[in-house]
Amino acid sequence: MPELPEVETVLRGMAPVLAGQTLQSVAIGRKDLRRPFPKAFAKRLTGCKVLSLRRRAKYILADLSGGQTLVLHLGMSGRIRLSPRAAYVPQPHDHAVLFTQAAAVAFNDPRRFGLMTLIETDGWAADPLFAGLGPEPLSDDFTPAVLAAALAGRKSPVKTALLDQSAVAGLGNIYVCEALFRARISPLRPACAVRQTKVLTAAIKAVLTAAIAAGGSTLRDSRYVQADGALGYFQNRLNVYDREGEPCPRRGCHGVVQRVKQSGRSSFYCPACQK
DNA sequence: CCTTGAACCTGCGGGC
DNA sequence: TGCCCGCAGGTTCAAG
Repeated sequence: MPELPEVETVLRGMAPVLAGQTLQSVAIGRKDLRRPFPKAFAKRLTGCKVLSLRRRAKYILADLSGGQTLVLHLGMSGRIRLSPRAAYVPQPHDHAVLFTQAAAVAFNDPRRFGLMTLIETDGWAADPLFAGLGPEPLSDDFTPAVLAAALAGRKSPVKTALLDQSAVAGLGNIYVCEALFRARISPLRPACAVRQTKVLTAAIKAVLTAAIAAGGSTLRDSRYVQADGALGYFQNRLNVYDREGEPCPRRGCHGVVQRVKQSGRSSFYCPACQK
């Protein structure tokens, strides 16, 4: 689930449950995810107050009292399951559970490509996890000129370049495909040959904004907030992703959505209208 | 530097 | 029905 819009949705689900609360206990179910949990992880978290939560790229950061920041990455299959504390029932692949006075926040990740760690709040941006990241696509830092500079001199396909988090942070396989469709640019085109950076920048922002709005709508709808990182209702609005063989949804285009492999990942696009 | 491919894991759906 | 294969929303590391 987790590209930028899903991570943002999870963040918005978690924030009201955790912000301002003290971590009364923490249960760790194994010694590692993608990398080992920090030494004495549960102990270092217990008793800390969660000051605020924020997102950078696909990472969720929870700033804690005591000058530390809890960093969370959902990997491919990570989810956050919220429940009233007393109603928490352990599930397979619950690797870490944070308990506040009222709530349980469970990190569940079957494939274990996710990540949980602690860093110093001061200078967090210089941490190796964040140092190499490109601009936030929804911020004013992400402009056509910035995108042009990131694509310049890159011979690899634009699809691959956009997946590289150092160009723009937060895009994944789904939303790169969708943004390129919206911009009418073929994923196969060499990055350095893309001239429509203005259109592409706008497409990226529009796709992400719409997806966040759709994720948010599932939150608004539910009495019980499920910060599960599911695609929410936006999956119904995907134009090309996972739609191989279907007619191109663009009005007036009679193309058929194709799937191709690019550096090991599936790309979906319409050869008729994406040049 | 840039680029590609493999690796890390589990679960699911399709085809036989 | 059951088994095997390929595939999955991400990142990182090695090697060319």
